[in-house]
Amino acid sequence: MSGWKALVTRLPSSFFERNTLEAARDLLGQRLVRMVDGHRLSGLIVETEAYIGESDLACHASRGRTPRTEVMFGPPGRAYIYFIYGMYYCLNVVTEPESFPAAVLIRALEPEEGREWMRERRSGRPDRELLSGPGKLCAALDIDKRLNHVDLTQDDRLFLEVGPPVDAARVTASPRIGINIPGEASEQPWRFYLADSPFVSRQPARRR
DNA sequence: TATACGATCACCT
DNA sequence: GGTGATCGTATAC
Repeated sequence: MSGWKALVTRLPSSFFERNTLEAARDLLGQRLVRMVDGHRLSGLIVETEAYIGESDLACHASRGRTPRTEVMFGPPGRAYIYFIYGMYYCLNVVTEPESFPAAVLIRALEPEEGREWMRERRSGRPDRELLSGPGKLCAALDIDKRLNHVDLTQDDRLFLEVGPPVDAARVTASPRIGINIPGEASEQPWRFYLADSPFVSRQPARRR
């Protein structure tokens, strides 16, 4: 019995083969691990966003099946990594059963292992800013197109582990960041984050 | 082929 | 609060 806690479990494909909103919410608190030169770089997920199907105009798959979006139509648990604004990558995890195109964007992590290595890649920025944004975390963890399509339930370079339980009271929803499309896509509360975390990409709006 | 733009970020006022 | 950097992708010609 003693020692069972030391067993580290990966998130299985059943975690991703379900409703994207549930997966996005439940990814909070889980651990993303990147192996680089035998070193573990990791962080706890504190912010996610759901992109759900061809009818979601903010989802890249709303434009149909293309070379870029093809991975979203495939099996769940794979990485969908895209290049944006000419200089950043963003990491998503594919969700829902195969042929339903959806994914969860990993927007921010609380740094754990490998902080010194991350600081080097992030120009010595403070820990709070190492992984506090989708482009930042890919830069800090050396995540780019090479890892597109990777099976996060099997791969040894990039994967997800079960993290410490998260108190449901900490979980907050809001509209997705950076979506400026007329209509409901801009308003759906499909961003999930830990409101009390200093490591999210944007702090909650000031109360007044 | 040509062009407009984006699920961002860092730095500016 | 605002804006430039920089290029793959989608779409229009």
